Amino acid sequence: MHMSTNSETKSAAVGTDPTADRPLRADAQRNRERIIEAASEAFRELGLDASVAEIARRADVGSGTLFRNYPSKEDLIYAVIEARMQEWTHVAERALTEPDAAKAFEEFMLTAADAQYRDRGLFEAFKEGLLDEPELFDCKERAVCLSEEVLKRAQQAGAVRADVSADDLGNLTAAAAAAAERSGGGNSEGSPYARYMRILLDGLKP
Amino acid sequence: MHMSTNSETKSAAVGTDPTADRPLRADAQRNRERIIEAASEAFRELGLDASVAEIARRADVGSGTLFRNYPSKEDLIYAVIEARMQEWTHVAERALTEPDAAKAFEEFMLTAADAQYRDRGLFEAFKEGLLDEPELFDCKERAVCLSEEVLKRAQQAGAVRADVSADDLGNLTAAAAAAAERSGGGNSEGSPYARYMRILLDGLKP
Amino acid sequence: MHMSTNSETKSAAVGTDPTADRPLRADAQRNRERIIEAASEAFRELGLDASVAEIARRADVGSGTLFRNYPSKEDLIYAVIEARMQEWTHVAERALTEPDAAKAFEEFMLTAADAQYRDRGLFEAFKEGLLDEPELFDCKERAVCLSEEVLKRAQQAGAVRADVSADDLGNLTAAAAAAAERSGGGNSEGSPYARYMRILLDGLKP
Amino acid sequence: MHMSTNSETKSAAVGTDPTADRPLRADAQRNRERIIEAASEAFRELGLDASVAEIARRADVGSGTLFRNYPSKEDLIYAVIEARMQEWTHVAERALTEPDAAKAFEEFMLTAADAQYRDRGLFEAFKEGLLDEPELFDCKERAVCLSEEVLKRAQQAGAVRADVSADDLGNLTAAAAAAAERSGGGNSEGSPYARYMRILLDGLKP
DNA sequence: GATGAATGAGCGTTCATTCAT
DNA sequence: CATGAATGAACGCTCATTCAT
Repeated sequence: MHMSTNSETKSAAVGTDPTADRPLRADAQRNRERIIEAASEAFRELGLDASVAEIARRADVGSGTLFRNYPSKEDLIYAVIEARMQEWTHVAERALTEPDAAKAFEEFMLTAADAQYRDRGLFEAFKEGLLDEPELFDCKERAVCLSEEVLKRAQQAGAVRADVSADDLGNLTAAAAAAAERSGGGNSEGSPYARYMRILLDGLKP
Repeated sequence: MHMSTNSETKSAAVGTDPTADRPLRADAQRNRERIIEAASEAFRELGLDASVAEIARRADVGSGTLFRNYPSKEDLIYAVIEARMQEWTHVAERALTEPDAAKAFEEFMLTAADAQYRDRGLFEAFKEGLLDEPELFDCKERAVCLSEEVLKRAQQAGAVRADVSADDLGNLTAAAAAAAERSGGGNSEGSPYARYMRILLDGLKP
Repeated sequence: MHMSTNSETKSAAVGTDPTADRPLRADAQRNRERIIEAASEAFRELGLDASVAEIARRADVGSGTLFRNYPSKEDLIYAVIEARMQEWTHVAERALTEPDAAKAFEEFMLTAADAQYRDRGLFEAFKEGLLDEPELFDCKERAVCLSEEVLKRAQQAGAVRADVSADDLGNLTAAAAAAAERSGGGNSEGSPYARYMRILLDGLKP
Repeated sequence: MHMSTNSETKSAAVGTDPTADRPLRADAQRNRERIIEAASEAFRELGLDASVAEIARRADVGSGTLFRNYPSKEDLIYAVIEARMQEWTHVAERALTEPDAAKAFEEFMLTAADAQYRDRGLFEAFKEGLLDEPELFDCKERAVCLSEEVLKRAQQAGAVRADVSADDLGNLTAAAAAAAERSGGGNSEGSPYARYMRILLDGLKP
């Protein structure tokens, strides 16, 4: 993301063709993204046991390249989680612009769960306690803080029971997403996933 | 499957053994139980990645013995799940003797979730889709049938929303149990686990 | 050594054929020896960089077997050094039975250097400071203590200069052995090795 | 070999360069020196296992540049040895200007050993038999020839035993240096290094 | 020419599975 | 029948070497 912005800036400044097929540029950054994408996908399909070689294959890079970017498998996992956490943060930020506290909360939950529904890696990470690692403290802190605001607004508006915390929200959405995962029915209206989220949201009302 | 074969063997063997070494059979049976117990415990503590050697050590048998009884790690996992499924079946049977349909449902859910809360191996198995393997079809069928009865009674009594199936119950309890697992606070009154089950049960009301 | 003594004892006691080709017995112990032998040889030829796989190949065992016996390469190296140290200890013990202090010293030095001449692994270990690892403290201690006695006797007899310590003896014999190694001329009379030892022993005189 | 090509280039280039980019040549030359220096240092500290990347970092050049100059790690090692050999050659040349043959020999030995004491890479190279590679034949030849002269003068003066060759001198000084290395006590008066050299020089007397 | 990202073979280590005892 | 030593494929990781920029 950083880098693609960079290259656009660069080529725009020079005035040459920004869309041509010059095969590589600062492809290193592109690789980082490809790797995270591939890892995300592999973790979703195979769990955190997905081998580094498999991830490298999916990202279409050598294992050495993967290592250069993420010196250990743990680092790669952290990077994936961090990416998901930032997604979560953005979702919470958007929710805070919605005036109706109850609606904001519901949309926040649905969107956040959606992200997890699409990436079971994160859920396993929850389970393994990986989110409590110091490496992830910062990005988690931000996500939790914003979630807390969304939650508190909804609680003060009487739309959500008082005995849940922002931490719970992560656990619960992750769980609902994981519960639905096996059914594989997408997240359309009548799908297990939609039903489970309905149950969860109803259960969260006072 | 293995298990049922075993019981047949047992009943057939009553008083008919032509060879002198029947005590070994008792030993073998005891070994099978010890292995399942040890595997259950190891999976709970270490996840499905727990090594076969570790399980053999906990069961105090050689790895060869373990292998003789369960020709592959997968077979062992299936056997553990089967044991849990039977527990589930018993819980459902007991619930069917409770006259109050709503109360029966709630107790069924709490007890079933409790079993899963205490055995994360089963939940991982859920996630891996292991329950859909043909080897487990029979034992799952029985558990699901009985759960269905408990559920339908509660739905007819107007205590549970109509758009959930017996399959969902397994997913949801597993998810709630897993969500609570990390918090580690036991299953006492104010624990995350108790809270999550409350949310789930409330969410399941019509 | 232990084990081969054991099996002899055993088969002798039973009275059956001790030389027959019953293919395996308590072969595990035999493997340990084969591994040490192979490692010793590989380290001599290729240095401590000799790969574990190469050692396993030479010992004609799988890498897993090697690992079972020596859980890490370091452990294997330690085991090799320990074996050499014990050799050293025996040499010193024998030297202490020789009444002529000067002759005892010279024979001790020649025999000890010989052992190192045949195993450059030990010398590299010296260089890497491996002998100072706590795992090897005990076996080194014994060897050094006995060497010290041999040395002191010779010094009191006026056969060796006063400004050398037992530690020095290890360094110097190792160095002489290593110096001669490349020439590959064996340790016969006029070989570089014999010459270097002569120079060393002459240099050690007061 | 590389080196000699270099000096030819240098002298030929004086005042004759037809292209404008001569400064690059100076850079390239500077790079070569920096690389050798860095490699020398890295080998001394980390042994021959020092990674090429580490050497490139110390030399402050890209690994590609390093590779361009020394197409393989082996080439780099050869170049370092060659540099040391030239040092040796200079030491021998200086020794030949000293009228007292015995004193010349002793100083030659002490200075040569000093160079090796400060560069364990060279000693490892000795051990690996690298000096016998054909690539190094020329530079070794020169060093050995000059050493031989120093040695012969001393032998004819009756200061050194007759049964040592110039080859032996390299082996022996390398060994003494290596033997002292672990003790780390510098090369001051009473250090192990000084002691070992004393022993060696005494041992070399007839 | 210089750079450093990419490569992939090879390392030490692990573990499900097999089999001699 | 129980045992645990042996196996070897696969893992995460490293590094000499190559090559697009």
